Amino acid sequence: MDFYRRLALAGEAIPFGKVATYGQLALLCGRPRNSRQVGYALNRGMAGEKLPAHRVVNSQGLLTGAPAFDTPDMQKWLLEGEGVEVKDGKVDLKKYGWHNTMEEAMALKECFDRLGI
DNA sequence: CCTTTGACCAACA
DNA sequence: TTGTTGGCCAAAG
Repeated sequence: MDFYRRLALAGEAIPFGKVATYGQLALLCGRPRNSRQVGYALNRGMAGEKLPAHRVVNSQGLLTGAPAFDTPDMQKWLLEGEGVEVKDGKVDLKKYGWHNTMEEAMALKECFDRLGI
């Protein structure tokens, strides 16, 4: 099982205009307790270049990774550019949170199985 | 082998 | 509703 390879795939599945949480991604990768490693991976670009890191926030909707971008408000701009409103450095997860459907979860699992990871 | 360090999180006061 | 606390776990030193 390769956590980081899975993370790359799961991350690419985050829809435009939506955000996912670190814990949620860890869960999709089959490692519910590895939320910290998700942040770690994003910080080092270990999860592939295609992963939209700006769509990842913490469980309270806070843009905790913002300082790691080229400029501190880059993440905010990118999100607003997708129609996601950012208030006080936070997003409303009820509105913009990625509620992954069973189909999406299954598609991911299938993807993992197919790649043997 | 330790020990320290995080883009975390749920529970609790 | 905001702080704090203890738990988490892979990397790096």
